[in-house]
Amino acid sequence: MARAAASRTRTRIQREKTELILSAALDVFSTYGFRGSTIDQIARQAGLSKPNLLYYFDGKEAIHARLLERLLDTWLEPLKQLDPEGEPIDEILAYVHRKLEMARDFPRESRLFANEILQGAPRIMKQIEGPLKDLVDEKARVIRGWSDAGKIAPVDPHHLIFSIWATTQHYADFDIQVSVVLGARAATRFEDAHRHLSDMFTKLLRP
Amino acid sequence: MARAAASRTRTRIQREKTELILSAALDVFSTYGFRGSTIDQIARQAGLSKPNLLYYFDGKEAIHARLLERLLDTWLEPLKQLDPEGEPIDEILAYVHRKLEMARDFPRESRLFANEILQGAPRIMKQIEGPLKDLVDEKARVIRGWSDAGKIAPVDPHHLIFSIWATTQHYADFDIQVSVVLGARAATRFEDAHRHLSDMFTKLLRP
Amino acid sequence: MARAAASRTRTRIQREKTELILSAALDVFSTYGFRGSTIDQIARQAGLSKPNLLYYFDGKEAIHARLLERLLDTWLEPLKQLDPEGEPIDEILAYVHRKLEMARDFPRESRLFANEILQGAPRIMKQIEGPLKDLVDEKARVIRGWSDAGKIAPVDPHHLIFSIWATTQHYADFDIQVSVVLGARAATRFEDAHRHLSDMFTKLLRP
Amino acid sequence: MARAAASRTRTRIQREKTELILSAALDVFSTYGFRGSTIDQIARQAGLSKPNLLYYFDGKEAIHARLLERLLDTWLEPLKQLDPEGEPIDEILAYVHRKLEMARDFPRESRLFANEILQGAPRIMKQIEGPLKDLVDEKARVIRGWSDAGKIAPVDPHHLIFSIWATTQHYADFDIQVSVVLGARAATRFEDAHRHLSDMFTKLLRP
DNA sequence: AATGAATGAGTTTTCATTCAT
DNA sequence: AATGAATGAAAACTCATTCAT
Repeated sequence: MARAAASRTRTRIQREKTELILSAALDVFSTYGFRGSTIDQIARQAGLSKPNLLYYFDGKEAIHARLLERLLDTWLEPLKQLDPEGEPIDEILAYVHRKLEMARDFPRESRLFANEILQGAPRIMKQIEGPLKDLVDEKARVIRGWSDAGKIAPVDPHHLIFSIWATTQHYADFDIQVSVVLGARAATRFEDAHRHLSDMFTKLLRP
Repeated sequence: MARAAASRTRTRIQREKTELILSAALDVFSTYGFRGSTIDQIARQAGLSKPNLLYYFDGKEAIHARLLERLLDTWLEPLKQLDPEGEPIDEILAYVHRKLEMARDFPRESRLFANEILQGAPRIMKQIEGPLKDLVDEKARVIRGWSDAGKIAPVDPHHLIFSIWATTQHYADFDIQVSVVLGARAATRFEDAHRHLSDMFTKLLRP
Repeated sequence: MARAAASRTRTRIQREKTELILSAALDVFSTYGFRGSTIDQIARQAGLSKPNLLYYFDGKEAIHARLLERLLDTWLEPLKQLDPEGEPIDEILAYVHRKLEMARDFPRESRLFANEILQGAPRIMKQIEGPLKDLVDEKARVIRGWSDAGKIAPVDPHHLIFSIWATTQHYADFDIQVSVVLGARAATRFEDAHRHLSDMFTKLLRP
Repeated sequence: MARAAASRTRTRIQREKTELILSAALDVFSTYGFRGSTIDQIARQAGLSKPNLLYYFDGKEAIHARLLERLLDTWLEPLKQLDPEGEPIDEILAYVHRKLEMARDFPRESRLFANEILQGAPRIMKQIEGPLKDLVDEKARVIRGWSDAGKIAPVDPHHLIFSIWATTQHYADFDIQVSVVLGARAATRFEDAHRHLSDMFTKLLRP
């Protein structure tokens, strides 16, 4: 099964079409979930015929797998940047800021991830147990260090991280509800959210 | 086609079967989403034949609709209880507590709701725009009142509510991820979460 | 996946439809081979809709597997009847006779088997290595015993069996060619074949 | 569309590629049958791209047709050599020998032919009805002549020929079964078969 | 000559729903 | 009420063939 996508040398067209498909697939999967999405939808969204799409990918699973694979790097990047040598509260607030920016700029990725976790992470469990847990544990130790040193208030590092994830991702994952509830004020929701979350995590962490 | 569900008089058996089906459907829909679930799965889970199940409900959509319909009441109940006459910080912490209990005791309902919102709320939009928004706006005014009166620190009431929703529901919706990340500590996750969230919202709101 | 075919209690309709499908499948598979046959063809031949056919069987593979499973018993029966206590030459000639009758009465089964073996026996190898080989070895020992005792002429028992298989099955598997070549004489081909083969194996075995 | 195959002048490269493709196609068709084989398989086996393969042949049917066309000459050659002027029993035994050598040296061709006949000879019927039948009838008359002249025992010439075909081709067409059944003795199967068949046809024909 | 890209027509299978009893 | 049987519509995927270069 030598698919174009698997060959060593990639032509310009292959790279472009691959990206086109992945973007269309991200649209569709993030909205309807894996089983709720059809190859037809993705092909239509990408402006390709179904067989042509399958010329570039081995199947629905393969497209989804590729998206998740790419996702995790992007997803963990903001936490990776948390600098153990930096000023603790600034570092954590900056992390909140980066996560909120991701919710604003990459809502499809956020929803793709949320969909996968909601359904029990059938296709991403290994990465949760491996890279994700490892990174969280590492950064939790950094936060605990700060806390033990009295640089921030005592806090459970893991639950702090969950709160940051939850509050920021909420603006992507539950966007439709947020928009409806905020009504007219929805236009400024990210600035308002940023102010609110900065306030909340500052007060939580101030020693 | 006189469906049992539509007839005025319901026998005990009818009520029991209806509940059985709804519980089975909740299991399945909350795990796989609407389109990812099949009537076969639900029937098997309920221990009924497919045609028998469809004797009680008009179809897949109808079962899902009924679940969502019921859900909203349960879902809004904790917020409804927020008492304008109560002690502000206590009231809000008690609300956080109730929401966290719901995440612990009704995770399927939480995931059903999350699934629906994630997919753009196609089947629940009206209730979001109506009852839910109305209730939130009402309680936001209460909170603003407290804030204006100096009883709690200045805070954006809507974003406060979003934060409460996000942080508490996270323990139901992202349970699989929380469990993996916490590893051995997962057994006490709700107590730890409660302590953490109480601390966080207390500090946020203390005038 | 509780298929009707798998349930304990079989209704009359289930038994009838199952047989109907297997007969249609035998027609089609024996003519076009496994990969050359389509479920559409089988369904049409059986006078059923495709989904209805799949209500009784789990898929194309399952139908084919069931046919092969049944086939082997029928297939080995004539050899099983070879009686070690009988009169040697009579026994072998009677075996030739039974095999030739099978070629005449069950040509579809013969062709199904031939198709499978021709393609390397991918779905029946285990039965070849097990029951078939065991039976052949057992009967080969019987024939060798006769030969050693001088009751029949010296002969390689395995190759004798191959010759019997080949010459008799030929009238089923290569029927189209036999018919064309014999032209007008084709009507009596089984009687003629019987006379010819009886003569041949008698002369071969007479001590 | 001037296909290379159609042009008058063939370069060395063209001839080589054509042979390469036909050999690959023989591998694949003889194993999986016509409908069970794909152009992809053939192209991969030949180490060519699919469109390149189709540059040399007009399509799947065309490749198969060419193989069958060539096959018949090879196939009938051993019988053609049966010399009416030769010593009858020697001639027939030599024919058996040539057929058995073909089964040993050209098993793919044998299986390609068997596949085609099994499926009702849809693509080779004309050659069966024409050249093949003609040759068989001609040689049958020769054999009948020998028989009438008392040079060999009375025998039905057509059924004799079928027996020779069946027993020799069996070692190619049912090779997988023969190998399994013979087990350790499989190494010498062609010598053993030759001894057995020589014995059998000698005894049959000796006046 | 050769190949990357593209596609229409299948082919297997699934699924919500309906029918008949 | 309940179920075995049936089906049309769709979904995933395959494949021979063609297009463009």
